[in-house]
Amino acid sequence: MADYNPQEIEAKWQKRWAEARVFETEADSSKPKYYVLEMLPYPSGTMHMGHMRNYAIGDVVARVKRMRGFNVLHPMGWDAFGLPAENAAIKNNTHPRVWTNNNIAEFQRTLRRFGFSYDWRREISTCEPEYYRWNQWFFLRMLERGLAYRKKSRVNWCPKCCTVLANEQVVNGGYCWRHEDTLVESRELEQWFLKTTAYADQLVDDLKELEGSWPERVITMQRNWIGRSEGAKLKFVVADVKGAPPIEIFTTRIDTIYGATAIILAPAHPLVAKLLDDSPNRAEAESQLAQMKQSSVKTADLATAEKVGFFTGHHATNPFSGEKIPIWVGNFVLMEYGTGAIMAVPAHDERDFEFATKYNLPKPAVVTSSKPLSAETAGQPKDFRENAVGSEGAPPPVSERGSSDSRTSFSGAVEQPFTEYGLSTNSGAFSGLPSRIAIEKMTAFAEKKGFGRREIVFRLRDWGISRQRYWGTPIPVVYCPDHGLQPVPYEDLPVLLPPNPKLTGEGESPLAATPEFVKASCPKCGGPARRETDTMDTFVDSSWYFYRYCDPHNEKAPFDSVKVGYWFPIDQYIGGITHAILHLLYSRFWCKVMRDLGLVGHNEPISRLFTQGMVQKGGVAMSKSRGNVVGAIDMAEKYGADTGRLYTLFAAPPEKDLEWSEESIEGSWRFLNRVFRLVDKHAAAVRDSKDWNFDPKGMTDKERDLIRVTYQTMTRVTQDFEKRWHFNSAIAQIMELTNEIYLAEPLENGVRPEIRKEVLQILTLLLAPMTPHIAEEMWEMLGNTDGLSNAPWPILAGEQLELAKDNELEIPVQVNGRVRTTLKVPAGATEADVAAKAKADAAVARHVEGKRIVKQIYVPNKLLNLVVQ
RNA sequence: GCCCGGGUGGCGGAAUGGCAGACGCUGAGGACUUAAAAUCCUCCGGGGAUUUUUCCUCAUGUGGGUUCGACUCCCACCCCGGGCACCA
Repeated sequence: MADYNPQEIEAKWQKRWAEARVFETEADSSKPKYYVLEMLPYPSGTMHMGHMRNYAIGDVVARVKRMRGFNVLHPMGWDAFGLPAENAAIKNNTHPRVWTNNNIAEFQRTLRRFGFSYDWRREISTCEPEYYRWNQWFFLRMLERGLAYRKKSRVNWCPKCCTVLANEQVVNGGYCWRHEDTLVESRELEQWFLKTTAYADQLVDDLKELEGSWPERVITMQRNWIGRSEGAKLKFVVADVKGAPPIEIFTTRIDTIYGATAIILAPAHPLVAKLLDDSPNRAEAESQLAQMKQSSVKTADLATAEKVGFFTGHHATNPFSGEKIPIWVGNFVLMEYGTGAIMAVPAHDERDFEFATKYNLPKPAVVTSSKPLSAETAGQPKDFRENAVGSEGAPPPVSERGSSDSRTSFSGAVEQPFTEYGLSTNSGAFSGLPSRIAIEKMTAFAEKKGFGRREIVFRLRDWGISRQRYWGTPIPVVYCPDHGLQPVPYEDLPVLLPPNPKLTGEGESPLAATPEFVKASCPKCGGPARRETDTMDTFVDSSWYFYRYCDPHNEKAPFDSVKVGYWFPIDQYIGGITHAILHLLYSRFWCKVMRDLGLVGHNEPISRLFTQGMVQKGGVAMSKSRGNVVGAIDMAEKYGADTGRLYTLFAAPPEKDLEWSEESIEGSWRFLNRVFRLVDKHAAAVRDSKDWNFDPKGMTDKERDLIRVTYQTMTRVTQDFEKRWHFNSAIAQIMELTNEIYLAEPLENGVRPEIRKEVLQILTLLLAPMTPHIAEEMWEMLGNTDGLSNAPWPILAGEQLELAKDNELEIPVQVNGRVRTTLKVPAGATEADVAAKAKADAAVARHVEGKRIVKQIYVPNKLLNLVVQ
């Protein structure tokens, strides 16, 4: 009799796995491949159970697939560049590399302690020159293709990070993603960008390939983020300023143009200054503008902020109606989106409505609901067509608005903006057309007349990758006084980080303050040149790391395309919802760039994505800053890795948040002890037994019952693993099987050793993906000498299929949908058999008595329902 | 405001049209023990009737609907969580 000793067992098997190299893998075209990956961790301090859950889920998948005969790639590495390392280094007066490597060592020790089945030979660390040189290599390739460029622009600056942030890193309407209490400032800086917008269309369109295998909300979030909107750009001529260029506006609702009562410019619009030069109330307007520009820095409550604006004193001409409408400046118009100018249609846009109400602009209605006979439209004629003209029609006359148009109920003002599609009205020759058709015809008209064109506008902007910090990939370019910007030649890569930077966390970038780094020579003339001192956003590192796993030690290229061709795309990616936009969008972009460089042959890098829930304690996510973490190593020391793994899988389905409970984990610990005792008790008797031959002859009832429940459990557990990822209910089934075996004790009475062996082996195999150490140990105790990790997953075949079937069924009998009794009937009983037996049953008879059976519903082997009146 | 999730015992959760509450935690009782721990067994949604057995009834956020039958499908609403939010 041995006690379950997880510390001993777990160390023993981890050593054996490493010695036998069971998780090391190579491309092998004779086997189906399976690439399962958990998102690469940022190694920060100690690992807690929130991290652990992610890896536990991935490891179950990897182990199940391995047992099912797949060639499994399951690697791990480190997202090792980043600000926390630099900040910690400043604080402790050490080097970021020291802090980072200590953390990596700690994380690695923890992951090894949990026995995850990684191929550790493939481990990568993004802060190593062997890795980041390929960031630089990709950058140069993008530079050649015009996908990397430099421009001066307004950027998001986090005063705490002392660096710029990408748009994606600005959260909660204007705060830093790393410092949620810090407002992001707006600064004008010269920055490096990657042209994500060049792939905007593909990034939206290819989301279709992911439908059904990525979580719907991730797809929606990406689609919203890219924000493609189809509309038209139109030119409005400034009527009363000589030499002023026309104002270009973007609209998705060209059909509402007859209702435009103002042009509104963004405060930062280049034309504003010119218009004000010539403005009667120039001084006042300029002070308002200054105020507006200042307050627009605070983007925090932008959506709720009041709309303010002022009249420039000038007018523009509506190209459709010929009407002169005032040009305003408004704080709610964004320079970054569209053209930085809009036409305001108060009757059909909520924002314009609000603005017009405040400043008393007219709100003529030009679209009416097409829904028949609503209260508003009841009085309207049904056929608007008589007023409509084809696209060949002449430019429409200026519409006569107001009470003169007795054919509609609109009298020039609306109570509420009507923003839906409907029928055009008061729109000259386009009146009466459904909105969709009006949009088409009016766009065509504008194109024909040359004052507008069809246009697609994206919310997505280019990815700003410049960071003014040390601990990242240097951008490989130099600036020569004579030859300007020069890429570092490929053969000179990597551009190494200087080993001993001065890190202060203040002022300019640390690299700029390191003269030996800045000093360079021009690749063209050899003369003195200045090296670029920005480093890359760390999301560059994580955009392609999963390719490097396929070929981690390649010194000639980021990877061998043949190897990537074998492993890609990733079959299953697992990580938190927090990366729904940033990491996953950049990765998709990177993949498309690599495809166009001829490096990979697929459109999308990740076939299936799973976003697991968080581990919480006290109702909030575990995090160091909240101080509510349960350390993974502590867990392993107290209960062992298997108990920790089992509990995180059992306590909640993987997609849901999990509330950590110290009490509940005891249950998982008890269960493993219970299973271990069972195997231990029978090991001696079973170890040398021959395998069972599945011969049903001569089986005792006890044997049959035990085998039946075992096989049924096996089938259900397999389904939970493969089809539904319901690990919690898989574990529940295994617990139930264990309980059944206990109730059949003592097994020595009436259960032959070979049948006991069959039952206990299946129990062990079912547990193996989740609690691999104890399973290996029990597998060995049961007399197996080959390891469990590549043992075939148990599947019912031949005689076993018969043995799994119930020979007696319990059929609930309902009367009018309420269960009145359950009947035991032999398997294969017909409807007539069941009905006859039911009607003879006293409990049923009580409810049927005196009534007429009007209907009888029988679901074979499931249920009988008698409908009575 | 818009778009996703979700709402089931004291708790985590199970059941995706067919016996609601599997499995686990907590709690109660029993067995073993000198005793304790560990272990093993039994019970554990509410109300009522009957009294060691069993039966009835209510109950899956609320109100309707579809169906022989609804936690599950449809409609409306309430609450909780998350995402997006002047994107023209």
